[in-house]
Amino acid sequence: MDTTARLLAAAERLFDRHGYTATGMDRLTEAAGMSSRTLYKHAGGKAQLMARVLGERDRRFLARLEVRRVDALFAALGDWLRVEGSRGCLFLRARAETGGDAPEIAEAVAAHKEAFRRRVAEVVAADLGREDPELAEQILILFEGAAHAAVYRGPEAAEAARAAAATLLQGARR
Amino acid sequence: MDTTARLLAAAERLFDRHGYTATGMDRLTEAAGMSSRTLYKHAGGKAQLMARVLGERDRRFLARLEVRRVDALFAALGDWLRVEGSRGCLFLRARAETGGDAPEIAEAVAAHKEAFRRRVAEVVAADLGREDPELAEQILILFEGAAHAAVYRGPEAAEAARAAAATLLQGARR
DNA sequence: TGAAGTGTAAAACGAACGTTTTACATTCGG
DNA sequence: CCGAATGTAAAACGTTCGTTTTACACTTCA
Repeated sequence: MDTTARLLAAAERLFDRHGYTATGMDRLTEAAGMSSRTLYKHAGGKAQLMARVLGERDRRFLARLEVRRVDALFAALGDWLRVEGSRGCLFLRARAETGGDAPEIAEAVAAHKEAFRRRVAEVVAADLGREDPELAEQILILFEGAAHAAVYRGPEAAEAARAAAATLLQGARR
Repeated sequence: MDTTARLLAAAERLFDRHGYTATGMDRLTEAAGMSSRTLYKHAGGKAQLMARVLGERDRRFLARLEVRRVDALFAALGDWLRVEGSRGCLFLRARAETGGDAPEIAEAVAAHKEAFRRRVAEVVAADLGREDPELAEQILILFEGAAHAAVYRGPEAAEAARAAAATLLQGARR
């Protein structure tokens, strides 16, 4: 595992579990097992590091959503929640913690959410056999809701959302 | 407007707009127009202050959800989002930022989410004419999803969720 | 009249913040 | 074999953190 990968993995873990602002650079260097000099050479700074973490997470998350059915979308969410834990969307949290300052973070969040929206619309279109922007928006809301309700209702929220999505899809089918 | 109300209003505004950790006590004293001595006498400390902010917000938010129909639930959410802005649920954000430390905050969040869940279940039961825990869970997820999707999709997310909820309710009705 | 209560302004506490720097190893291709 | 490149360890930069303290002014009411 090379330096950059070690750094990004440690940073994602700490930012996700303890928050962006609350995580100091010294904890980061310790967790990543490197000096602060190396860290700054690789990452540039704290906000840039967070932006790269979000970029990696975007790749990893969207890779799981390469499916053809709405059902599979929520199955993938359930898997993710069970593997990664439920602390709410890291992108929205990063945006909220930095309040719109830190442009690199705001951009990473916007890019991810747009890619996510597009993916959901694609899956809905594939499953339904035609485009349906209204339904896609509803499915997106169910997905986002399950991800956040899971924080206090557990990962089973993904299954409840899957059932709701099936009902909506059924209603749209004729 | 007395000292405590001024303090709580300023604290809610700053915590919501810039985050809990990123908001320093000096900004708080300045925004509330009081000395730090007075602030600490009234609030006890930063975490206690956040807990009291959340308590007030819980009251204010749930008061808006005193309705009899699921439709009205999402109308109320739309109003809230348009008035207060969309930065994601302050309770979940506070929980995530403190990562489970700060017991007073964790308790305030848990209490709010349980009260919220109960309220949704009540409204669903009143609208449907009978209890339906599965449907209530789906409506809760739609609500939570609209609140968070609104951050990047705008307050219209509440209307999309309302339409989805109507479909689910219709499906449960016979 | 005087003590208690409530407020302000400002300095100070040690600790932690993000970042840079200094000084010194180690690897490795030309 | 020499000079980049890449790493470490550790101190230091000035700033800000949450909190406490000191010293003083004003009201309220027994």
